[in-house]
Amino acid sequence: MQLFLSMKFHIQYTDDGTDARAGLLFTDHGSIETPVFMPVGTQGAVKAVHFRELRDEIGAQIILGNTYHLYLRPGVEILEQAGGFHRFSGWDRPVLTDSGGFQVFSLTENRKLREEGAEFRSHIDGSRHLFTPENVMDTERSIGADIVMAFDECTPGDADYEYAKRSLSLTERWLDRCIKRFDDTGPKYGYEQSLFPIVQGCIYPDLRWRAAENVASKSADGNAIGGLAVGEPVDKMYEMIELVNGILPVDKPRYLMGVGTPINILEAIERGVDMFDCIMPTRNGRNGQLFTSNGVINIRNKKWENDFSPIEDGGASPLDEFHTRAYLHHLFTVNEILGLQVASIHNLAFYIRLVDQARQHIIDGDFSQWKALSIHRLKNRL
RNA sequence: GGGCAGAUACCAGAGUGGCCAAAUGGGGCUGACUGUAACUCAGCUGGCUUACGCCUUCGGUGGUUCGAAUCCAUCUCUGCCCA
Repeated sequence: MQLFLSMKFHIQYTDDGTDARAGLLFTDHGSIETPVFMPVGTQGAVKAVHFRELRDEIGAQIILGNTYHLYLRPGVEILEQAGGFHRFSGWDRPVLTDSGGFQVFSLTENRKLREEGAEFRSHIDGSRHLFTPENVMDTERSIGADIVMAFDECTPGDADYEYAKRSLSLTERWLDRCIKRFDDTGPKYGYEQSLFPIVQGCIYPDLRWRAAENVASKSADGNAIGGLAVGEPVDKMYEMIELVNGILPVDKPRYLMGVGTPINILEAIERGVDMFDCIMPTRNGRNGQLFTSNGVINIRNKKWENDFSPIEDGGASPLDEFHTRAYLHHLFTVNEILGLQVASIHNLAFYIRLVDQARQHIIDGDFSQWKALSIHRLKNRL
């Protein structure tokens, strides 16, 4: 079973000493420079950040949506009436939808897995819903993302071998059903969509190997690595990325799902990953953690109350110079919504610039040196 | 001047003889957060660097009792009501 090709990916530069590369990914909603960080907009919104800021100030090239959440609300019917997610939301750049595979993992108390699919109890009203590879593909067609993810089981990082093996087999059977349904249907809104399969296999090399081989055989427009940063040791994660990327096609974009910390991302870029998403910049931002090139800041800490320096000197966001740390500390102390906005914008801008800098240094040919220096700084706690 | 109610940790507020260093909120301090059920969650919040240990606390003072935040006396202060 193979996918019909639609999306193009050009590798522009490769790093000499490492597997890092800079590329260009083309979609009908515009091209994407890789490596790329994709802000997460689970329910059709990147929490606390307006699309205008996201596009014009932060420079996001593509955002995520989530099939499970959008299926529950607003629901497929509304999305179709609107003419798809882009029109519904007003976000006119590329979109990627996660399939709900992560919810199979995170809503573990509210779901039952079986061959046919995953039965969920809605976290909103407790109602029962069955997600199958087929209906998830249909829903992703209705949402209309440029890139849609296969429906998988995101295996927990501490799963034992037998569980991981069974889980992987299920994901593989589901993948074939996803591909069939995706190929049997077409886009609903006149632009192309690409389906990315996902490599699972937990931290077991032979399973990851097998999974990567299987995924590679599908000749998809791009391939994803899932089931990492879900409780396994970080060294295992890097090991798995290396192993899997050694098998996935070189000339297709590689997407490491849900990762991660700034350091995780640099390590993964070095190992040949092109695409990232993570809720960290937004969620941690809302919880008062700021990422800066010189380490993390907990802006709620008392020590910032009279620090009138900018949020980050030469920071990625225009807000960094506009507001002081003391002011942002104050906003968090008095629980003003603006604090969540400023922190989220700062963190997203930081992430996106970090990945963009990585791209630039790959192009300039000094990625490794820059990476080593950056990681050294990122480890600080301010 | 008289009557009634009250005074508990940073604030509010439980507790009315031992299980009380004292519930619960709030506030404060610190930490966590990785394909978002998250403006959430966890710990600490009298002192002794740690403690199932010791010390000092429940307006002040003095009593009763083996034992008092809790009972008695008295003083101070606060609120409400009557003159």
